[in-house]
Amino acid sequence: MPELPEVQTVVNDLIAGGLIGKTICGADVFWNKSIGNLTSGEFSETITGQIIMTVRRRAKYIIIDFKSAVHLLIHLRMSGRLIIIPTSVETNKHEHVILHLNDNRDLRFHDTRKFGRMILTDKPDTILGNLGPEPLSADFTVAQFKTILKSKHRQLKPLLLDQTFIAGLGNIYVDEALWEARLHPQKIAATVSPKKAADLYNAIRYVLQQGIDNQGTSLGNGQSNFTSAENQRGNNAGNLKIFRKTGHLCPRCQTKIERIIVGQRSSHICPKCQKA
DNA sequence: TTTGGTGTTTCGAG
DNA sequence: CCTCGAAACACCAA
Repeated sequence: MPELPEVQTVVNDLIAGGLIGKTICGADVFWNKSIGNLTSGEFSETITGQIIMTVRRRAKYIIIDFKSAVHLLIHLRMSGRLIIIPTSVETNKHEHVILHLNDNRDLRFHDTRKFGRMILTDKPDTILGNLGPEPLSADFTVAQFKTILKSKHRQLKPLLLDQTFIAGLGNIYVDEALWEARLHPQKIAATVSPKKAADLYNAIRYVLQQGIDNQGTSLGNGQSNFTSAENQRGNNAGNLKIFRKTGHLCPRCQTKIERIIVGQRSSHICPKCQKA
């Protein structure tokens, strides 16, 4: 669920919530798989006493850098949430890891589907090193995008979802970007013209930035729905043109939107704007 | 009540 | 190198 804009929103909230400079004064682990290969004892022992220096995002990872050589990498996967909340508030059954801060508040990892991970490591590059470029960074250029696109004989949809090709995109923003650029999800990357490659580059940056500007996309009301660290829903759902709009009319040409499966993922297209 | 689908990633087989 | 299917897990809508 959380893609680049949602993860960035969480990071922004954590910083606004005053996490920088706080000390972790204890940890409780209620679901061991949430912390990777460490035991709860190792995790608690290592993280207790750590002072938070920076909070940042890389791809869909939230990274908490401590003043020591230790880093906490957090991946929310499908349903993870991070919330800052007073320690006095009763815990919820979906809160699998709780970090106690030195101001009577907790940073709690809430994850209904338990796919998310908090990885404590002094070698973050073993996880972050294989990720593709950040689509919104200044050094990710349209020329670079054209070059890497040309080298891939893969369908656009699974390629754009591949975090080693480009970082941060998920099902929602890929569908939106492909619609913006009028490209079919099954088109082979290497066959995209330079002009259309530039359109796709601009579309990716546009939909992601719009998502960030609106604090992310929240759909529906379920347990897995996105909420920020301030427990707020995102405001970007109203900007979606195609995602989960099956049967609605394309805002550009009024053709009925269709849902197809590409690379085992549901994809939403306008059959007129996005020719195979 | 049961089934199928869900916004992510990783793994192994072919 | 690429593609596919399955698995990790809980919930929700039909």
